[in-house]
Amino acid sequence: MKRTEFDAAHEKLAEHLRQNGLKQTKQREQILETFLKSPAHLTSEQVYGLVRVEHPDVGAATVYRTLHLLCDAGIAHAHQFGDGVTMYEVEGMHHDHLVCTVCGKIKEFSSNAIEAEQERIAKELGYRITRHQHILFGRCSDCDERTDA
Amino acid sequence: MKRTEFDAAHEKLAEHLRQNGLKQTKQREQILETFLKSPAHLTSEQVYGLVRVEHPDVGAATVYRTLHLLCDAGIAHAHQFGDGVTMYEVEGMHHDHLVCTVCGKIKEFSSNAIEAEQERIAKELGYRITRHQHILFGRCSDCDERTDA
DNA sequence: CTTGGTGCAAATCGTTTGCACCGTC
DNA sequence: GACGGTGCAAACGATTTGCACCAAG
Repeated sequence: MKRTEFDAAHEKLAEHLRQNGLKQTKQREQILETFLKSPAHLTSEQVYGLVRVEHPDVGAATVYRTLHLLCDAGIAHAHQFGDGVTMYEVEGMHHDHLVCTVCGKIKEFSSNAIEAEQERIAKELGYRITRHQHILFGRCSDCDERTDA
Repeated sequence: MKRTEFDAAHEKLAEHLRQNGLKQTKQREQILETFLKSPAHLTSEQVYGLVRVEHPDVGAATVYRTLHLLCDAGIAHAHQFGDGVTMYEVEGMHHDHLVCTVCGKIKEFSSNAIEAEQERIAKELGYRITRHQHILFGRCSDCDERTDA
């Protein structure tokens, strides 16, 4: 992620805070910073772990609270991959996920055909879609070779 | 659900128990019975609630354990609708879900076009899909009218 | 100096597990 | 009888919350 994108996110956060009468704090900056420079998909706990490396005084509660805040601000996006853990990723262009059930590796995909079909279905059933969750579980090629199945 | 389907499920359970050296107990029969005659989508807690109406002595742990068992036996199917709760439904032909974010109503849909596209994508990315989860969240027509948005 | 933010520890919530007893096989 | 099953209560893990103190506006 390039410098300009870091700045854009910081500005987005500042804007959100301003508009909602919230305060700018060093913890929020630190958590955002750590979040932005980390791998694509992280659990709350992983974010907490990474944050405490550089800022050992930040509490877990603050990380959880800030992650919610980042979602509200449209900077982060939360996912539930079905194992009771919440994962976060930087909000960017929309995509869905393919999860390897063996090694946990996550790939992203997006398909206009699927999006269109979803809309068609929702319309037919009288729903107005606000978001969706589409996850494909399977074995990635590496794990598929490695295992006798 | 017709009588023959009840019987089929009971037989399927008996078969699974037999094949795995497990035992047939009245609790398992009771939970299966309650599960089969209930609405399409239930949380574990709801199943527990319904079971205890007729059989107040059954413990929560047994319900949770039996629900897992029913999944193993291919009678039930578990879903995580993203709010940290597990929902169960009777295993039948495959379909995905549309969830109303206001009233929680759930509708089912299925689309060959989407299934085909999923396969295409997985192949392209080198994954072998074993299952998937596709949930559309939105407002159903009733809730959409009722709310100013 | 007011109001929101923070860290901590305790509380929650859905679910799982350890254990002593009970019912199937 | 042996071994899996059950209920209960305690244990769990991820997340949330109450509270006294701190800091941004």
